[in-house]
Amino acid sequence: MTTATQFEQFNALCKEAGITPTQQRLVIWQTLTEMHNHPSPEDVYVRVKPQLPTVSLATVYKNIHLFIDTGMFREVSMHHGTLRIETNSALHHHLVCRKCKSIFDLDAKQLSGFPIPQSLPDGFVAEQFSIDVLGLCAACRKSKP
Amino acid sequence: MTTATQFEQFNALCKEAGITPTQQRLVIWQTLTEMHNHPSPEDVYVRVKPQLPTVSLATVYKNIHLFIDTGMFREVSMHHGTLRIETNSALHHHLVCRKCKSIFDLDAKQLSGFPIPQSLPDGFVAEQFSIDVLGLCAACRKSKP
DNA sequence: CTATCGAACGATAATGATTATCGTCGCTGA
DNA sequence: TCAGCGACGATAATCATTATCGTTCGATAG
Ligand SMILES: [Mn+2]
Ligand SMILES: [Mn+2]
Ligand SMILES: [Zn+2]
Ligand SMILES: [Zn+2]
Repeated sequence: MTTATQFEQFNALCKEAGITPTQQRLVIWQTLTEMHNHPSPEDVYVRVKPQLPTVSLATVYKNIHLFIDTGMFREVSMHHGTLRIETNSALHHHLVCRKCKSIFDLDAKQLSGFPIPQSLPDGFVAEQFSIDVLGLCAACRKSKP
Repeated sequence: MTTATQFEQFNALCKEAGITPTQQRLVIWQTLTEMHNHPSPEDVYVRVKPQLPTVSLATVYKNIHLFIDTGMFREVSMHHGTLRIETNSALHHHLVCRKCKSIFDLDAKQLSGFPIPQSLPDGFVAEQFSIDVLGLCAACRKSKP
C-alpha cells in the first residue's frame, strides 16, 4: 500500500521532473521501489496488474521510459538492445555514451591498478571484469539539446 | 580477401573448437576479424552478403552464436536481452553469471580503491562507472554440464 | 571416385519484446 | 460549462531473434 509520505515523495519527484503525477504512475513507481531484482517491464506489469486491473502493458513501458528519461530510475545496461559482438580480443574496457549509445574501446592500461574484490558473496567465482565508463561522447556533448 | 595463412588459422580454430570449417563460416569469421566497432548480427550480414550472395541472415546468427559458444568471439554485454530496471539507487556494481545470466548486486565498498582514469580519449566526459564481475554463480557452478 | 549420412544451409514462419497508432477519458483553466 | 491536452488502453505494427523443414554440402568408408 501507499503511505501518505510516499505519495508526497512521488508528487515531489514528479514536480521536479516536470511530469503529471497520475494514479498509474504512482502505482508503477511504488511497485518499482519495492522490487529488488532488476525487473523487466513484464515483471513490473504482472505486479502492477492486481492493483490496476485495467492497466495496459504499453502504459507500463511508457512510464518506465519516462522514469528513466527523467532520472527517477536507471537501466541496468546501457547497451542491452541487440546482440553486439566483441571483435577486439585484447583486454580492454568500454566508454559508453548515454545519449547515442555508442561504444568505444578503452585500453585496459588506462584503468590499471584495478583491485580484485576479495569476498564475493554466494560462492560466486569471478572470471573476468567488464568496466563501462558511462558519460557523453564528444559529438553528443556538442549537440546540446 | 582471405589469405592462405588466415585460412589455416581458421581451420585450426575450428579443429580446436570441434566444428566443421565451411565456406560460410570462413567468410563470417574473416569479416568479424576485420570489423572493429562491436557489430550487430545485421551489420555482419550486410558485410558478408556481397561475398556470399545466397547467405541467409539465420546462418549469420547461427554461426555468430557458435563462435561465441566456442570462445572464438565474445559478446559485448552479458545482459543485452530485455530492458532491466535498476531499482537500487545506492552506488553498487554487478555480479553476472555467464551461464544463467542472473544479476546480483555487489556493494561498491567491495570494489573500493577504484582508480579514476585520467586521460579519456575523444573528449569523452565520464559521469559514472559500471563494473560487471563476470563468472559463475553458486548454483551454476554445482550443475557441471 | 562414388555412395552415404549427418551436419550445415537457405527460406521462411513463428515468437517475443518493444513501439506506434488512435480513439477515448479526465483534468485544468477560460 | 466546455475546449484543449496529456495520459491511457487496446491493438496493430515493427524489430530482433529463433524454430522449422526441405535441400545441399562435406567428410569419409568402400
Ligand atoms: Mn570492445
Ligand atoms: Mn543493481
Ligand atoms: Zn554520443
Ligand atoms: Zn548462474
